[in-house]
Amino acid sequence: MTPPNRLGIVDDDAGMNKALRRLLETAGYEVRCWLSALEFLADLAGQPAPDCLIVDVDMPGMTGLELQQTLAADGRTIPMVFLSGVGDIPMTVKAMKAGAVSFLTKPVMDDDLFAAVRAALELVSWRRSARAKFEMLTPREREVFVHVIAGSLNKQIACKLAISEQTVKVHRMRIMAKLDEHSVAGLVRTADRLGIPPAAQS
Amino acid sequence: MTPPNRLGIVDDDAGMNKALRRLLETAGYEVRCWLSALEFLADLAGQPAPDCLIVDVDMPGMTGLELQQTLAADGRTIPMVFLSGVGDIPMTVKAMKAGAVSFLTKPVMDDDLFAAVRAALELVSWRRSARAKFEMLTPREREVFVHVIAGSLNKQIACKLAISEQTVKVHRMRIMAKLDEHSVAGLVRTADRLGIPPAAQS
DNA sequence: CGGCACATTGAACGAAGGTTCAATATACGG
DNA sequence: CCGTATATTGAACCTTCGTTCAATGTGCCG
Repeated sequence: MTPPNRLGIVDDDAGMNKALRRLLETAGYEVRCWLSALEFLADLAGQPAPDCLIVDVDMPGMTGLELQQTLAADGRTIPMVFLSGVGDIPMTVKAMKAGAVSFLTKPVMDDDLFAAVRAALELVSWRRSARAKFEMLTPREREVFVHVIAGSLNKQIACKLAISEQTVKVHRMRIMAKLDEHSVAGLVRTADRLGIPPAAQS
Repeated sequence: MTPPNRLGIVDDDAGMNKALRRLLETAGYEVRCWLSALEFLADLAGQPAPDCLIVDVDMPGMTGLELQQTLAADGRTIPMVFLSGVGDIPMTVKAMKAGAVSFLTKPVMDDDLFAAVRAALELVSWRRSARAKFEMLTPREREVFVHVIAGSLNKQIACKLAISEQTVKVHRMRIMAKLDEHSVAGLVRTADRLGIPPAAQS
């Protein structure tokens, strides 16, 4: 039922690449490798994205941090585990602040890597189910949704969307059903954890 | 109106301590120093806690990270900026995961420190006003509050607290008034950002 | 063209929430 | 002992929300 966990490795060192692949495949993960951030980005279109990325920070062309920023700018939210040969604390701080799952130093201890990957995939599995439910919403339902989690009354939402209050109620009912929630509180927390911003109050 | 921003410095190196104090006092902050984590903790009782801590990680007796964990265990949420002489990435990761504002390496660039302190105080000022409003709630109102942000119905809350539904409504009304909120969505976000956990559904 | 998903609305009812007025009770400090 | 803060409840009323039944309209796909 659950799709297999796809890991992506981005490292310009082919040897490290191969070693990591062997280690993780042995642990039962599906692994795909790239030798640079740009090659990874080129393969992103159309292909199923990995659930978790293991990225070397020091790479020619585009660094791991730049890749992280690029993905974030595109709204991609792939959990990332960074690997670094040289210890650079400012870089570590920057990566962690930007939401990295972990930041490990080479040589990597196997258990550290496994722990980081497990943490990343745990995050992914929660998000996947939440996101899947959210994807079931129709465009109009999503419009209503962002107003609901902003705390607006049905009347206000109806006014904002230029529809009747009754229609809002119908959408609202379907939203609750599709997301399998029973309270506004639940909706708000789900939205926040998915990074869905509430509608502006205006 | 706004109380002055009190900074705390914890560093076993008296010279570094003095240099930081001079730098930050010149910048207009109120600074207090300790030579060890234990001395800081001893002074915590009764005294007004600093708004932000600048802490050396490598100290005898109790390290900066241990201090962070101790404070967290006591429910203290003082934003912390770490300073480190030796670059230790695993330590950096641990500190950042535990909510550190930043992690700087010695010698510290003045601007980096100022930026970190500003970020910490910005966090504090938001939390201070939110916390101040929350402190206005009576014990009973807080009990109701955690159930409200859990998404419970008045009826369920009344049952859980063994009081009438009407009483819950009264508490709820006062909660909204004191916290200056108009929707459950607002309450949920405030509580989450203050780290106040919702009541168990059961 | 005939379904199908989506969006829309009205009517009507019951459930839940919000407000106000009034009253009782307890505990604590001056 | 008296005033204040806190907690509690009932009654009445209105608003908002949730749900159901019924109906209309649009756009797309086979």
